[in-house]
Amino acid sequence: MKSFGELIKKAREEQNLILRKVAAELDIDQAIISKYERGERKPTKEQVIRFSNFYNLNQQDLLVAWLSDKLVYDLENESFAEEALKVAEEKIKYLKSIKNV
Amino acid sequence: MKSFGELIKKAREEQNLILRKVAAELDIDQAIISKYERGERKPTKEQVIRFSNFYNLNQQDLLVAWLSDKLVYDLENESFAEEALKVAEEKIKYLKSIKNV
DNA sequence: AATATTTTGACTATTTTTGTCAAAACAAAT
DNA sequence: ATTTGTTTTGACAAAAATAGTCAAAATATT
Repeated sequence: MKSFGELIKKAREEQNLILRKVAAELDIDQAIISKYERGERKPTKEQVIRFSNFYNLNQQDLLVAWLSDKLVYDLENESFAEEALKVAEEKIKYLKSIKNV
Repeated sequence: MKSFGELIKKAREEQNLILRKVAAELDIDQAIISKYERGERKPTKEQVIRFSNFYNLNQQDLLVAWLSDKLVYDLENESFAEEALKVAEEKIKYLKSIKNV
């Protein structure tokens, strides 16, 4: 249950790569990648996919980490965050069900 | 498990109010309120609170409806939406637990 | 048909997010 | 302890997303 940033930082360190290199390869400013790793900024979906390819990480796992980070961010410190998540889950299920009719 | 829009539309109709009136009272353009009711646009948190006060709706219920709508919107049609929701829930729980140390 | 209400859509304004860059901070090595 | 390499910070600009305004079109009511 790691954040997107932790996952890409770990991958980079395991592969002994420096930010400058990764930045050049992915054509993303190294300052921004540093911010992604520390969760200070959130990448686009397209960038997440590029990271998963570059580091050879499972794409869906990385997307789930990224998307759940985004949800958590949306929920901020709302006291009713968990209730909103549950309701969202029901709504999603409902939308799916009417989609497959 | 209604959407924010459905809730405020229902409240307005039950109280026999027309958009123009509500718009004047809340100082929000009636076109926008119409869009809120149909889910075409999403209000700010502050506006949600104003609606709950104006229509005498339970504030937290309305906020949960609004926030869960926002989550659903973020998840769009992702096939892994439900997994992301579950992971987000775990992350929220974790964040809460370290907060209360 | 006339009047009242809601919805649509084009346009502008505002806010939020994203990218760029240089320098500061930090770490490692000589 | 200075030089060299790497990461982080922060100010700024660019771009994108969101929000508000307004008038007219569409719809509903009388």
